[in-house]
Amino acid sequence: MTDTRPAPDADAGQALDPQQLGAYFVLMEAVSLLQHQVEQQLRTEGDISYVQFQLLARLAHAPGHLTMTQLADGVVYSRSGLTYQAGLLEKAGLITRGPSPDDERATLVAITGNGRALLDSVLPGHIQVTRSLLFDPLTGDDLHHLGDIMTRVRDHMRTQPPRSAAPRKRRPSSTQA
Amino acid sequence: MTDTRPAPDADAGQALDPQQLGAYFVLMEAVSLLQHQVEQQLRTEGDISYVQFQLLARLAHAPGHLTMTQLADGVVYSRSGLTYQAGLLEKAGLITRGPSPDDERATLVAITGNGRALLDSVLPGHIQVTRSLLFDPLTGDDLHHLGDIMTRVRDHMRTQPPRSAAPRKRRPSSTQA
DNA sequence: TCACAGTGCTTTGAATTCGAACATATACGG
DNA sequence: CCGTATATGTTCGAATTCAAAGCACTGTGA
Repeated sequence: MTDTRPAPDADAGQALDPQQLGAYFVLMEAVSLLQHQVEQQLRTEGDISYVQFQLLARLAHAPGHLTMTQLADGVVYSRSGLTYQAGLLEKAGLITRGPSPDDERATLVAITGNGRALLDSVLPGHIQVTRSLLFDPLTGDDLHHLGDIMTRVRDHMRTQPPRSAAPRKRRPSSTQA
Repeated sequence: MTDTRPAPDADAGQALDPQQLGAYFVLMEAVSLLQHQVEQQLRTEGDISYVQFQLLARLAHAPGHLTMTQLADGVVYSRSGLTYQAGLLEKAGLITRGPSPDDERATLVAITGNGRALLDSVLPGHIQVTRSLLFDPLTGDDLHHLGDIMTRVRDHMRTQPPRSAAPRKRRPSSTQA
């Protein structure tokens, strides 16, 4: 990688290079296409949405229980939307919700055995779809670079804005961890 | 609590590398974050949604008129959803809809002067947001690679079945119910 | 202890989205 | 020229999403 990083900016605030705009638009378009296809597969094979899949996956990889806010934040989701989805998942027996022993207002969420089973049942198909659509036309080098790039972008954005509970406080400082 | 793990081996040995899964997840997460922020800016400065911005941008760059299907397909959108949005945009005086001289069932869409004006008014802010969130942490090399990678992915997916009019022609006969 | 601000989650209401069904228009085969 | 199948766009109903308002709990200072 030649360090072509331009000094901050020549003219911050004005037109972008065609290269920049093109990269941005094609990024959004490709992800949109991919997400639609993935949603199809998940709905067909497991009767769940992509959001529900993300929630289950996150819970499956979590050490123990998670609070609603932690879960919403991890999935890039509004808290009210999460309440709705958690209601559906609980009714379907895929997760459990219960009070926290430490904090009476918090709700702790965990995945159930059925939830894990469903996740395991859709995962192979999910992997197959992403493989054939995303990984197929890419080399290992591409993938490494893609992961590296998007990780930097993600980390950069995570430092900037508040997420799920936006206009409630000026700065979410130490949100604990 | 109790681990009722149903043997993780499941059926197949086509698990993805952690690198692949990581690249995939971080890609979706970063784009999701970016889209949320972009939507905020567009709503604040121009009172339009990201979808509406995409529609206007596409129409602005189109040579002449576009049909509804062409527009929906370009933006990765369902046709019924496009009908709804086109109604809003037309009512706001940002686009026009009219019949096609060649094909009586087609509807031709074009952007108006007001539409172009609105687009021009939100574009600087839009560019500024994407610059500060997406381009800032990337080098020119990164950007080139990103555009190249996503273009290949997009083209690969575009060769597969289309989006907006999926299950409409495929089974040529019998049981339609 | 009480008042008050801050945090966690849910409820509510409006907007948006999609798929299926519908109404027309076009293309094709007999 | 009919009859069937295909293409375009819209309407309809259901599901999902978000922001704002509301309720419940926590922690701090007086």
